[in-house]
Amino acid sequence: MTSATDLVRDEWLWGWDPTPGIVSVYASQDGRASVWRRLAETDALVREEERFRPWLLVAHLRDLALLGARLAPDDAPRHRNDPLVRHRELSGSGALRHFVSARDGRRLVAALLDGASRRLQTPLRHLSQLQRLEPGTVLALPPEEQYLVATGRTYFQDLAFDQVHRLQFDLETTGLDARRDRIFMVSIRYHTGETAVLEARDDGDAGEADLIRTLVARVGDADPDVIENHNLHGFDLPFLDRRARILGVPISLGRAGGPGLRMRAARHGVSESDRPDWSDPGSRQRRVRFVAPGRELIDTLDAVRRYDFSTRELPGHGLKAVAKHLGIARAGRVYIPGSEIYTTYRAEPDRVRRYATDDVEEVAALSRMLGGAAYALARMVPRRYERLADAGPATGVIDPLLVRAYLRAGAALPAHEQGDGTPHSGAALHLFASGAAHRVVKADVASLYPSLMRVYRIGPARDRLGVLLALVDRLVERRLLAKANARTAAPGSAEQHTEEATSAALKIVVNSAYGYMAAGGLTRFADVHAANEVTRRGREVLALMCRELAARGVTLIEADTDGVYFAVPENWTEADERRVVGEVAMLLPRLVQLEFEGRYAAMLSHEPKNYALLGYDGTLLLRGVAFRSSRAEPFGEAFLRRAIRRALLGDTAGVREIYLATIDALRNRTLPTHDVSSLVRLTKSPEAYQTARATRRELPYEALLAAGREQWESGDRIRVYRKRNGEAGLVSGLVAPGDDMGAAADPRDYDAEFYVRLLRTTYAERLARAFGPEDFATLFADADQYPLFAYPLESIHTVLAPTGASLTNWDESLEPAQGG
DNA sequence: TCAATCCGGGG
DNA sequence: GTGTACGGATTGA
Repeated sequence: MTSATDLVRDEWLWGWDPTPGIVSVYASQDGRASVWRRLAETDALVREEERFRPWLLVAHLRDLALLGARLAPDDAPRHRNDPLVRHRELSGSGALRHFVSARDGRRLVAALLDGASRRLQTPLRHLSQLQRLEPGTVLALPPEEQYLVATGRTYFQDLAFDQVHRLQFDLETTGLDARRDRIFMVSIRYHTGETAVLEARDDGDAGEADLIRTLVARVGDADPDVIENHNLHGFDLPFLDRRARILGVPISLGRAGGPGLRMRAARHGVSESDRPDWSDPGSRQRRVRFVAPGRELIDTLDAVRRYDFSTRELPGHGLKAVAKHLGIARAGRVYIPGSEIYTTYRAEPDRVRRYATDDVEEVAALSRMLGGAAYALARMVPRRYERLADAGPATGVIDPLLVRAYLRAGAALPAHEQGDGTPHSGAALHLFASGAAHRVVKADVASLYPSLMRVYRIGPARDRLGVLLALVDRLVERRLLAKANARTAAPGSAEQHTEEATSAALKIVVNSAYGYMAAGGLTRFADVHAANEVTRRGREVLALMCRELAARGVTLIEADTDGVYFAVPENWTEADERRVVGEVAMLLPRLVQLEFEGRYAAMLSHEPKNYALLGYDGTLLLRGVAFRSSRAEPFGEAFLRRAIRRALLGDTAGVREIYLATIDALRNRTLPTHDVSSLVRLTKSPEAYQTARATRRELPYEALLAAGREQWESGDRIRVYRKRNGEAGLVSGLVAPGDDMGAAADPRDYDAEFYVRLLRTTYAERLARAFGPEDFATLFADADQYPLFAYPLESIHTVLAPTGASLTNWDESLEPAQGG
């Protein structure tokens, strides 16, 4: 049965106006809003011009009192002369308790600033000045958000992701510097799936200007709802804007507003142009993103970051790497290193045309796969779709939901408040044992913090309507529904993508509810006490899990926040492992679900958050800074992987064999130079290094100079090594990222003894915890220093040593809860 | 060696 | 008018 309370809570999550198909909103302070809707049945686009009453929340009315009779209560009888400003007092104790509105928001703000200027006896021309002088006394949203909050509308209702018209375009340029380099090609992909390649007819101003004009015309003709690209806001739009300004080409990518690209302040934006900000001289460069009224500008890089935030599986965030990883790269996809694109174009234009087309097609596929998260959020949150695409979950998603809910309830909102100085306490991290463990199990609690908030009803003290907890409850339920829907939807269908994306988006929001409370004075309802109560309960639960697992005969290894690694006795089966996890799960509070996350043949526990896991299928997983570094010499990394595997398999003789073989390979120079080299990124230009060289010499640059290479760019990556004579060596010149050159002319003149020492001191050292000190010394003794009295290697076994961390000296205790 | 700081991406 | 990541690599003391 659906109660009235349930309906209210649904409004908190979804808004209350069912208007379908909104694909873009553009509003201005004068109270006019343009709403573009895509009709699902006919695919037609309609534009509706609306009027709304711009509004503000203020802490007091004294600055508006000067208006006299032109300030009137909302419920005052209407006369022919509408008062300039209407006001309504909101209920409750929040500081922002006066809702004020006017036909024209500019006059509302002007009246407020006029009053404040007189009261403070200082001229104020902008709301931000008042907000700086008196923080927390005014809440002013961008016009579109005022409109969406007031109407209860949201984007994309009853419209599937694939019904939105999306266009992708990608610039190919002669370089990365828009002051100097040019656009020579643009690839476009239309909503229909058709693609086009536009090219400059010559390499002068006229050709480039024409190319820009053609791009703008094509966008206007196709009239998409959404424009997409990878790093659109970080590269393509700023580059396009700059080139158009330099060439004097007026451009507009929107459906409304005048010529030129508009900007908005944005944290993840690019620094505004290099000219000084004359409107506010003392300020540092603000960061901006471009806006095209009537269209949503979506950067797939944002979607990738959001996705990787929860999965943490992407090798990088570049388009090519992500497309490959997600399996959407075309077979035979053309790859050209960025710095070679223009030169390749001069020699093989067709290859670059194909490359640019591959780019837009990958962006379209990527957006379809990952873009649904922001799309799903836009159906709930009263903000523009493009704002939700790059919004942080706390202030970007949760806060607007809270603001809308409070206003809907007619309740006053609290202002941001600094904490009372109570420090924030974090999660528990314990290393119980280090060394080599066998039969290892990982158990963890899914979404621990939101679950604790729900179980113990921990919400911000100032959230007297209980909106945050209600939202978390609703979002968790909605997420479970989305997951179920995704399972039953046709594989690959738009519905499945959308449901999966919804689930992913909701997970992010749910998990950030805790972060919202813990965010100091940065969020409106921040509550460090509530946040600390969540982490305290979390530490309790972790302690309980550890104690109860240990009581069932396992050996604890490491516990971190919401999960624990432990080893089980030799005779246990997987069923036994699952049984103890299940038993302990029953002891935890309702909604706190302990899950069997994985099982491993063995684990090398090195330091907290630094370990190696050997799967039953033979895969070796290395975690933590001690085990992975991009600068690590390939021979050392290879040694480490092989030696850890042998050690975890109990093959001690094999460990020594690998060690000795590696030393031999170094001394006999059977290892290519590449394997002893280190990959470094250059940060100094040739000029900068020449000036710094007098005071301090650096190996990478010396390697370049010694190799006769005088030209390089900051950001280039090279492989360097140490030569026999102590000089710096360079491996096969400049290396593009992710690209290891083959062994062309390999002199193999590296300092073998230096690398033998490195093997012992930095690489073998990572295995020290797995053996007793004497055994370790024996195992990694040099061949000629091998002790005569040495015992057989077969008698050396790996060890797992307790670190001394124990459950009894934990300051928290929790009795097992009843039921599960 | 450790702790602040920067970076991620685009041609 | 923004938005509080995070883990690795680099830089500075």
